[in-house]
Amino acid sequence: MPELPEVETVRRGLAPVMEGRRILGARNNRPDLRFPFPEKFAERLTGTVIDHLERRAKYLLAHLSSGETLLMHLGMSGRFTIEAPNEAARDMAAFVYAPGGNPKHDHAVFDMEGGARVIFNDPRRFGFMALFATNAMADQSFLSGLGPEPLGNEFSPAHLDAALAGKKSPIKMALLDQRIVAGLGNIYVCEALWRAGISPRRMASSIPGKRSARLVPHIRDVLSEAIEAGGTTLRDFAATDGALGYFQHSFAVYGRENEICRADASHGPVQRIVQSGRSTFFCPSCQR
DNA sequence: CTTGGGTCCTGTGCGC
DNA sequence: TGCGCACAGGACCCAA
Repeated sequence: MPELPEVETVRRGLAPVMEGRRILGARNNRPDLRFPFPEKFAERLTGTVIDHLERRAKYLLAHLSSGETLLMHLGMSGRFTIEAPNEAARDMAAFVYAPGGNPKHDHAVFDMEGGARVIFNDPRRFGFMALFATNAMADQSFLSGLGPEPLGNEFSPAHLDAALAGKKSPIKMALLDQRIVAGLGNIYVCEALWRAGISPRRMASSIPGKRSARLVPHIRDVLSEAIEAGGTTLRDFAATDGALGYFQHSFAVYGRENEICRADASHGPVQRIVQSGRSTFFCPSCQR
């Protein structure tokens, strides 16, 4: 699920039941996800207060009163669900993703002060968690190499120009590189390139200048709109209580192979190609 | 140094 | 209905 807008949607959903609240109990139900769970996971989390729940790129960062920070990544299939014991907690949970994953993939559980139970479910186990001293956050390899937040001030055409200079890889791959800009994934790269009228195959070094001036605002827009829509939900179905994101209905190209271009029905259909083993969708007429 | 491919893992949907 | 294969929102690791 998770690119920046989905992770941000999850953060907003979790914040009301986690932020400012004590973790009354925590446990992991298996020793590892993509990486082993942190040593003494339960002991280090139980009893501490989540002072602040932050998002950086596709990471969630829970800053704890213990002086540690819990870093969480959803991988490809990770999701959080909230089990709420009462009406008030259910209301707070209204934003959260896709309840009802197979319980055998419930890998971590947090029982929160206030009564909510937060469950991390991840069938593919590409997700992971890490726990480290907050004041050593800058040393974390997960975070230290990340490029700027695409919705922050640091992400500008000038930044993109510098980051893409001399890059021989296709712009599609460069935008997926979290060191260049942090938070884009396969969907939003495809959508942003379509909006900007740039071919995903174009060499990254040909973007600086007018094209990056066009691309930057489109990246911001598509991400902002997706956050506004509650992110994208694919293949995940749940009670239609408004909890699921609906940005997928706004896709211009992603998953639309052979369908007509939304910009101009007279264009050839949307094409799917494979770049570095991943699907790219684009309109060859719009995108040059 | 950059770049591309393989890899981790389970689930789903499709064609036969 | 069953079976096998392709594919899935990420990103690390390593060879070239």
